[in-house]
Amino acid sequence: MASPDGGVGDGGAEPHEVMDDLLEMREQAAMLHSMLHGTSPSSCAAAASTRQLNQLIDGVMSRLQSSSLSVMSPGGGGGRRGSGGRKKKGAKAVAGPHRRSSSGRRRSKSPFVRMVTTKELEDGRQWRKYGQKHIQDSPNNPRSYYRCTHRPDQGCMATKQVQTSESNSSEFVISYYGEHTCSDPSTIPFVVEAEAPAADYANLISFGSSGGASTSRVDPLRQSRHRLMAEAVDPTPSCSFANCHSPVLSSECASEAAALSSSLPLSAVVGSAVTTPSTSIVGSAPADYDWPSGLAGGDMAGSFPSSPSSLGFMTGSFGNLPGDDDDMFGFDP
DNA sequence: CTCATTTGACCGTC
DNA sequence: GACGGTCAAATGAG
Repeated sequence: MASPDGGVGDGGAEPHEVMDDLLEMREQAAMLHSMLHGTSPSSCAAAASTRQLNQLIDGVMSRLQSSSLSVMSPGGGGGRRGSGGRKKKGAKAVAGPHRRSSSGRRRSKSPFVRMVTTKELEDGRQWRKYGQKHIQDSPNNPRSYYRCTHRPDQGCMATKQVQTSESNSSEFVISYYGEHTCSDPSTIPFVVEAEAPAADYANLISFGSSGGASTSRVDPLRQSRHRLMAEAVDPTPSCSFANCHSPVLSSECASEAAALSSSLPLSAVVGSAVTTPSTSIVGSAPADYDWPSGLAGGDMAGSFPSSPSSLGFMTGSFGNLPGDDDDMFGFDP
């Protein structure tokens, strides 16, 4: 009754698998701790160490994500529907006006991620509605089906189901399935517009949060170009702690990294690095993961980015960004 | 004209 | 057979 679709498919992991993950995470956290405290702050910039830090953080994050989500998932404790293997049934191949090839359809293979109750339909992502159904459980509240807008072009398989809350008709119960693999321009880091003095902000990257309606939006083309820039700047970061590149901040690197490791999720930690106007890089986790109140399954659910790439970590410098022109890579149509 | 939404049918799973 | 998720033609909005 409470959860629409009590967990689809492979949403839950075996308890011992989760335990293994947690144990491994603990080991990695211990390694992180020893690395951070066993090295002098000035050695933070050592590439080898930072690479290892990166790998450790990635590992911890991915495990945290998979483990916690599988625990959180309503089906995690042992989903009923679709828990077993998929039955193969002969295609019907019924003649009719909308007959389709029998090869195609599969049911919601994306694992259940989370369910939220919110009054805002806007969650910072772009969705396309592809269906609506009246559901047996709540005939008065049809369920709407959305998929990521970037499914055709980027193959993002994230979907969500929206249903009006039975208890409160002004609220929506939104179930998310699958992780976003797309680079949604509305949720990726974008470069601060150059309306500020170029000398001060030319190298400043802000991991902007779309956050919903309150945020002023850049036009899609511009966002897209910014995304391309962001990806081009550092497709494979060699150092997660962006300010390690700043000599001014190098002494703070260890403490900040310690804060980072002790306060996962990562949101807002790196954002405190704005202390140098010339080369610092500032960021925070994408705001679409800062879920509104009413988050089902506890507070932790909304804190984890969908993928390491969406953490908002950036490093490096733009160097000589050409002032008020953001076409540093020449993406002009 | 293009693109997003609506809506009925199809199809997989129980 | 019921149910629910997805497809795709039809429709509407910009």
